[in-house]
Amino acid sequence: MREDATAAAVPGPDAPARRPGRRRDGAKDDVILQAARELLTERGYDGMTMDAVAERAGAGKATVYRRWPSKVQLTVDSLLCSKQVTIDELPDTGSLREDLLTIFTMAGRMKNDDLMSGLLTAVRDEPEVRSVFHEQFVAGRVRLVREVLERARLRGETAPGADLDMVAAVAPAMVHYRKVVAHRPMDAEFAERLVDTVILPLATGTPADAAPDPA
Amino acid sequence: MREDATAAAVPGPDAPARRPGRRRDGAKDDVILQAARELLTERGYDGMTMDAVAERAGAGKATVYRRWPSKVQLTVDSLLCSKQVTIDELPDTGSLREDLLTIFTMAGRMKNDDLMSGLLTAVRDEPEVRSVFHEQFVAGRVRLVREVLERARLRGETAPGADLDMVAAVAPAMVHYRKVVAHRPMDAEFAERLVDTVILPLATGTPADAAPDPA
Amino acid sequence: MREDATAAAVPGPDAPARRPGRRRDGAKDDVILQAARELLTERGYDGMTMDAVAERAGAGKATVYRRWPSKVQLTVDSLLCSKQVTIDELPDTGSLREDLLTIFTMAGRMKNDDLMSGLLTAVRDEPEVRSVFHEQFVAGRVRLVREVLERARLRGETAPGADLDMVAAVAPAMVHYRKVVAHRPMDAEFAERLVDTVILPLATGTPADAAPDPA
Amino acid sequence: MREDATAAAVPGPDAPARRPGRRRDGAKDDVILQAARELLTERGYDGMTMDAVAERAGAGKATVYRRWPSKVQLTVDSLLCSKQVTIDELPDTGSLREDLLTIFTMAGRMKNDDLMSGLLTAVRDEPEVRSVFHEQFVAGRVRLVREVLERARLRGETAPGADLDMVAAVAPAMVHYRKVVAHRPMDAEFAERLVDTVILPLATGTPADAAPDPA
DNA sequence: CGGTAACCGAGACGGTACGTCCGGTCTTCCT
DNA sequence: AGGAAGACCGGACGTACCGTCTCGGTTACCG
Repeated sequence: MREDATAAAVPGPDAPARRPGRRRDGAKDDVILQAARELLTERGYDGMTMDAVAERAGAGKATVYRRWPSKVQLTVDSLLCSKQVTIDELPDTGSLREDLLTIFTMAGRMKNDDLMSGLLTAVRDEPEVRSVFHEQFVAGRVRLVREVLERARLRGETAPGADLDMVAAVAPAMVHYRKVVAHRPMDAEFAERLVDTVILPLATGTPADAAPDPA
Repeated sequence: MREDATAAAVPGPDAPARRPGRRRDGAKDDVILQAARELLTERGYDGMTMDAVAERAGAGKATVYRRWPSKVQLTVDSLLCSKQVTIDELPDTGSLREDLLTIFTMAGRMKNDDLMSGLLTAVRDEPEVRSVFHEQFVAGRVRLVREVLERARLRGETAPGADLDMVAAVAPAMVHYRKVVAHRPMDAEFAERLVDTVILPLATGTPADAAPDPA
Repeated sequence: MREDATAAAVPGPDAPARRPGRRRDGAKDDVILQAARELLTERGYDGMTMDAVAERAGAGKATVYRRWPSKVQLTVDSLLCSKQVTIDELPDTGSLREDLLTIFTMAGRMKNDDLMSGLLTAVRDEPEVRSVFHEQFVAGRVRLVREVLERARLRGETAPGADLDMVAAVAPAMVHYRKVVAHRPMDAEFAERLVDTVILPLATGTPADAAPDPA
Repeated sequence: MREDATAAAVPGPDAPARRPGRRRDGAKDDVILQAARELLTERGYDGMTMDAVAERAGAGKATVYRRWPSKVQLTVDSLLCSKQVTIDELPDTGSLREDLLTIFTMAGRMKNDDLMSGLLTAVRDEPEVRSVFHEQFVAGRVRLVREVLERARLRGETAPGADLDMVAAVAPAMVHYRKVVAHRPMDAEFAERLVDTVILPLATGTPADAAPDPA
C-alpha cells in the first residue's frame, strides 16, 4: 500500500545500485500513521484532514503525499498497522470455547471496525485497496478462527463432518455486522451467545439450548 | 425520512385548508431518487454529487434539498425505496431449505449492499440515520429470515433447543460480509453451502457434511 | 479583466433571455477588490494570499475565483480601480510649470508603482493582461501629461518644433524608473529638477541652468 | 553577489591556512548561471524553478544554494553576468548622435530588461539585492550615457547650462519603460526619435523638429 | 599513503500558497 | 407558491515550489 520508493528489499547479487539521494526517514512513516490513527479515532474519517495529519505528525503535506498517494490509502495503512492478533499471541487454553471467547473479547476491544466504515467506499472502487483490505480484515480474521478450530480438531473436539472453513467465516462476519452495521457493542454477553449457540454447535455438532433476542 | 411538507395525506374532516401555490410535483421525488440510485451505482457514494443528482433529475439543487435535508438522507431513501423483499411476497415452498435459498438468491441480486458501503460513515456519526438504516438493513432482514424459520418451526422442522433468533441473525451478516467486505458474489454455490453447512444444521440440529474453501 | 458572466450589458432586441439563477452580488466585487488592495499595501504582492483576500472580504475562495481566474488578474484589477488622476480633476494653474509639478506631486503620493512590480512578470507572459495594464499605467499617464502640454501649447508656451508627444512620454518613464527601479522617492526636489531641466526645456525650447547629481 | 566561501583571494601574510577538502568546481558556476539564463528566457522568472536550474545544470540543489543564497540572488547574477556594455568597448564615433544611437542599438538587443521584471518585487523588499541591482541596471547605464555626454562636452558639443547628469538619467528610464512596462521594442525608429527630440536637444540646447506618436 | 574535510548529485524534508471541488444554503426569476 | 438555475460560504483536497538537510560517494589537501 505504502509507496515503496526505497524498497530494494533484498538486493540481488547483481548490485541493485541503490538510488542516490537522501533516504526516507523510516521513523516518519510511523509518526504519520500514528497521527492518522489518532485523528481517525478522535474525529472520524471525515474529520481526519490531511493537513491535520501532517501537522500532528510534525510533517509537511508533501511528505505525507510522497508516501501515500491519497487519503484513502493512508487510512487503509493506518488501520492495517494497527495491532493485529495473530495465532502466536493467542494463548492455547486447551478449550475451544475459551479460545473463541478470547478472540471475541479481543475483537470487542479493537476500534478498527468503527473506523474502517469510511473505507468501504474506496474498497468498492479501487482494486488495489481491495486486496490489501481483504487480506487484513477478512482473510486474516478468518484464518485466526480457523487456526483455533484446527487446534480443536486435533484435540478431537470437532465433529467429523463439520465444515470448519465455513464455520471460521461465520465469526468475523458476525463481529463486523454487529459493530459496523448494527452498531452495537461486541460485549461478553453477545460473545458467549454467539459461541454457545452458533460456533460451538457448528464445530462440535452438538446442538445448544435456546436464548432470547439476538440482533 | 423524506420531508413531508405536503403531507396532509388524508385530509381530516376539519378542512385542511390546502395551502395555496403550486403543489409539489410528486413525480419529482421518484425522478430524483432514480437519479441518485443511478449515480450511486455508476460512481459510488463519493461520486454521487448533489449537483450531479440535481442535473440528472432535471432539477435544481434547492428542489432536492427541499425534500431531503442532506446527501446522506437522500442516499438512505434511495436505498430504502429499492424493492425490499417482505415475507408476504416470499413463496412458502414448504421446505426450509428452499425458502432460504430463495432468500439468498434474491439477496444476491440486490445491489443495495454494494451501495450502502458509503453510508456506514454516516451511520457511525448521525444517530438519526442510524435507526432508519438499522431497521431497513438489519432488523428487516433478520425478521425475514426469522419468519422463514418460524414457518419451519411450526412445521416441526427445527430442533427444539435451536436459538432461532440467533440463527436468523447469521444469514444477513454473512450476506453483508461477503458482498460488502469480501466483495465476492453471493452466488448459488455459496448460498447452498451457507444453507447446508451453517443455517440448516443450526436450525435443525443436524450436522452436515464438509466442503472446501469458505471465505 | 473581470469575468463578466452576467454581462448581457446591452440586451439586443432579440430578447437575450436573461439566464435564471441567483445574480452575482455586484457589491462583492468591490469588497474583494478592496480587500486585495489593502493586503497588497500591507503585505506586498507575495503576502497577498488568495485565502487572505477571501477571508478579509468575507467571501469564499470559490467566489473570488469565479470572478477572477487567477491572482494576477485580481491584482491587476485591484490596481486598475485605484483612483487614477484624470485631466478633469487637475486644476488648470495657467502655468505649465505648476501643472507639471502638481502631476508629479500626485504621482509621488501614489503607491501603485510600488505594487505593480510583482505584476510585470505576468504582463510579460499574458497578452490579455498586457493591454489592460498598458492602457492604465502607460497610455493613461502619458495622456495626462500630454493634456497639460496641450494646454500650454494653446497658451503659446511651447516651442513650435517641440515633439510634445515624446516629451509627454518622458515624464511617466522617469517617475516609474525612479520609484520602481531606482527605488528613490519621488520628492519635490527631484520633481522640480525634472521639470526645470528636462520637461520645460524640451517643451519650451529654452535651455536651463545646470544642477548637480541626478540619478 | 555570489557566495565566496572559497575566496581567500589574497592570502594575507598571517598564514591564510587554506581549508582542506575538495575545492569547489569553478566551472560549475558558469554552468548554473547558463542554465538559469536559459530557463529565464524560455519560461520567465516564475517558470525558472530552482529544481529545473539544478537539473539542467546537472547539479544538485545544494550545489546551487551553496553558491547563491536564494533564487533572487541567482537571478540577479545571471542577469549581471550578461555582457554589459562599458565605455571602453564603445567606439568613439566623434559624434554625440552616433554614440547615443550606438548605445540604444545595443540596448535594444539586450534581453535583460524583459527578464528582470520578476526581480522588481525582490528589489523592493531586500535591501541587499537593491544595491547590486541598482549599480548594475541603473547607475551603470546612466554612467555609460554620462560618459558619452562628457566626451561631447569636451568636444564643445553641449550647451553650457545643460544638466548632463539629468540628461544621462533620461535615457535608461526611457529604455526601461519602453521595454518592460510598455512592452514595445527598442527599435531604430524609436531610438532615433528619442535621440533627436529629447536627448540631443537637452544636451546641446538646440530645439528639434516635431514628429508624431511617441508612447 | 592514509586521514579528513569539503565537495558533489540526488532527493526527502517542513512550510505554505495555489486553484479546484463539494456540501448545504440563499437568492433571483419564471411558470 | 413551487421550481430551475446558480451564486454564496466554508473548508478539504492534492500539487508545486522554496530553501534546508541528509545521504552515500568523490576529490584533494595534509600530515
